[in-house]
Amino acid sequence: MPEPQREPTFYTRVYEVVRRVPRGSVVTYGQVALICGSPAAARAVGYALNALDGSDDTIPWWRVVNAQGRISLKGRGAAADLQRALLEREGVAFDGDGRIDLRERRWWPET
DNA sequence: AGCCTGACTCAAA
DNA sequence: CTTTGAGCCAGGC
Repeated sequence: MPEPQREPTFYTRVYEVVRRVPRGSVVTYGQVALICGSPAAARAVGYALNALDGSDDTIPWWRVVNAQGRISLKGRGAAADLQRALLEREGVAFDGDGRIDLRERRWWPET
C-alpha cells in the first residue's frame, strides 16, 4: 500500500502549535515557523492563520503577534481591534505604542 | 509549469 | 527612527 498519508502539511503543523499556546501568553510568527521546521517561513504562518477565517474556533490565532510584539493586522482594521481586545481580556498588557512585552509574555513549547 | 501575493523577519544603509 | 531587499511557504490564476 502506498503512503496513506504524508507528513502533516505546513498548515496543520502551524495549527497544532498555535493550539498549544496557553491563555495569557503569545508567540511570534517567526517562532511558530521555527517550531514547524522552517525558521524563515513566518509569512506562511500568517497565511495559514488567515486561511482559518474563523472556521476553526479551537485555534487561538489572536495569540500570534509579530517579532516586535505588535499586532500585524494593522491593515485589516476590525480584526486588529478584536485581537487586541481578546489578548487584553486574557491579561496581556499593551504599552503606549501598542506593543506587548515579549520578554514576559513569550511562550515556548517544551522541546 | 510559472508568476504574484501575503496576518513575517532580519540585516543593512 | 525609516526604508529596502531577500528568503521562506502555500494558494490562486
